Amino acid sequence: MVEYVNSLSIDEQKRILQERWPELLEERRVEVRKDIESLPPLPGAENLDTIVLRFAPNPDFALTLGNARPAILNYAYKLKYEALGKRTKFILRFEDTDPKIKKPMIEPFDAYELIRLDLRWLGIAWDEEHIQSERLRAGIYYDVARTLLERGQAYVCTCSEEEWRKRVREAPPDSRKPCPCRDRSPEDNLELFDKMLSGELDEGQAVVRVKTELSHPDPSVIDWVALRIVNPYKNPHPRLVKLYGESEATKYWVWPTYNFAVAVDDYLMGITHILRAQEHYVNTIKQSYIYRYMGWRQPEVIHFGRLIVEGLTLSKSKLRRLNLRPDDPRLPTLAGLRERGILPETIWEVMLQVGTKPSDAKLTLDNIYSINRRLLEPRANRYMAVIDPVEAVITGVDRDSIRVEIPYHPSFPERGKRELILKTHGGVLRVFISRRDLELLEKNKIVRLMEFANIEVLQISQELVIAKIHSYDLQIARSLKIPIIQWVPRDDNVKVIVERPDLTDLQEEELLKEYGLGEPGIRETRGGEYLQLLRYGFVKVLDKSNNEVKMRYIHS
RNA sequence: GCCCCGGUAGUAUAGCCCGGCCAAGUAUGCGGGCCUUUCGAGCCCGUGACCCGGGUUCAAAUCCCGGCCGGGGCACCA
Repeated sequence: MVEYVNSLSIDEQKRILQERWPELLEERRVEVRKDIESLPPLPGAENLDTIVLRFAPNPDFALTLGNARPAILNYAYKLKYEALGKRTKFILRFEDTDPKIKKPMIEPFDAYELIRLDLRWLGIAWDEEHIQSERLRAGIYYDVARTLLERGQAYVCTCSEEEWRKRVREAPPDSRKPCPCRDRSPEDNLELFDKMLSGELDEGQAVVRVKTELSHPDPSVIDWVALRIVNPYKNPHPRLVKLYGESEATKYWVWPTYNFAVAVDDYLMGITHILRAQEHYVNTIKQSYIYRYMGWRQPEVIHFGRLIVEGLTLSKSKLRRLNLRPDDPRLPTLAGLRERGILPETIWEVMLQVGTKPSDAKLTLDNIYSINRRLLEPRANRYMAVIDPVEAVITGVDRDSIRVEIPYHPSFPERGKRELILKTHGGVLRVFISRRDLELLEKNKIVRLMEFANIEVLQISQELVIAKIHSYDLQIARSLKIPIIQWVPRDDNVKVIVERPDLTDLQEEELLKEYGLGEPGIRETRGGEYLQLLRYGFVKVLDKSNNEVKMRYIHS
């Protein structure tokens, strides 16, 4: 039965579940839907008939847990307004306009593809996809830049970075001297811009600046840079090289900065609402100049706080520097969490719970695990395994062969049972128990071997336990209030290796592993299946070979 | 240093814009009970918060001022 269910795709499983036990799925969906419904309304949404939202990652690495916040929140609002009968659109836009510092990642992993995968895993479906490096080729940013230059709202600045810093950034507000380039005529500016485009000017020799108030209190806002030169021979754009070859990639010398590209694209794509982290606050101010000059209507922007998970680094650049696979189970990337056994629904629940508050949200891994545990528990069948096995010899068994039936999950009797055949030799049965239960045996003297019998401990050492059958009835165990422990037959078991990735210590070269033995039923499990190893924790099955099953520990 | 933004129980949030229905809701955690062949889940009961000070007002979590604390930004990165 389990094998049959597992042989089906997730969608098929869902469909069957839907037909036969709709309440199981319904419950979850209703819960998420309720969370989405209770999201506070977006400002001005009631006056619009179409709500357009976007998620705009830089494809320099796989998505982290931190990126899931804007991705899910923006998408959740799409779903919210869709449910309210509005027309909606959700756009995925790759912001890859920096071939130099935050270079897009194509090798050894294609971050564009990684991100699409992460989003699909989260159940996010986008209506449109755009890539800024492609839009650059289409001349979109250059056109807007020319318009601003023509109107005198932007200018080509040929000052060096140091010059600019001294003149404007470090000067007290009242003695700021505008740079002489500011007064250049539109004709001269356009001519210089063409020189930038053609490669006649090199990196650092010219930038396009947007005119702002010189008195703005934040010096970074003043005449901020909209486009700059990146020498394509020194810093070719990896995506353009891969797709169109060197000769095409080297044509593009001028790249828009984030703020310019975002303002242009948000307008052209008709974005109505932007939910993003508060680190973008100043960017919103910078971008507002473009909207004003171009006479565009500005989208509503909501800034939310940062997501902090105690003990984890969510910074993409830091994670990238570790040189691990993006889906390394120790990484707080979505891919890593997926490998670890964190469910996408868990991520959703966390993000909806955290919401759009402007202050930081500090979570602990335990917070996340408790949600995941709740969602995983009904899906994970239960098996017995003993870590660090110790042999127990049980005497006084009055039968030659014993059949024990164990349900896959007590809450779901329809999943059936598996059986364990125990052979005895002259009234003696040999099993393995977990080393960490020795203490328990010492304290209690009588314990119950789960689903089997109550035993009385006669002798106990680090290597061997000798016990005799006390009784079989569960009711007796109850009335004696003795502990119930898991066990594995000595003559029929499977080797179990459990990887325990530590998310908080990435320095460690080797993954921590635990070794043990599992009941024979574990052989039937499939790679990717979630199990609950009784009194141990939830694990994900990785792969099986011979009589060995590799697993990854998820949480208790 | 300068410029923003915030501060509701252990944690995460609702309420704040538009003051009264808030002796503050929800989730999780914690304590207890029921149920249950692990743990959990479920059900029931309990626990626990408006950063501080002043002001406005008949009335303040909500508006105003000051302080304290926390976060973010200050790139030819995104």
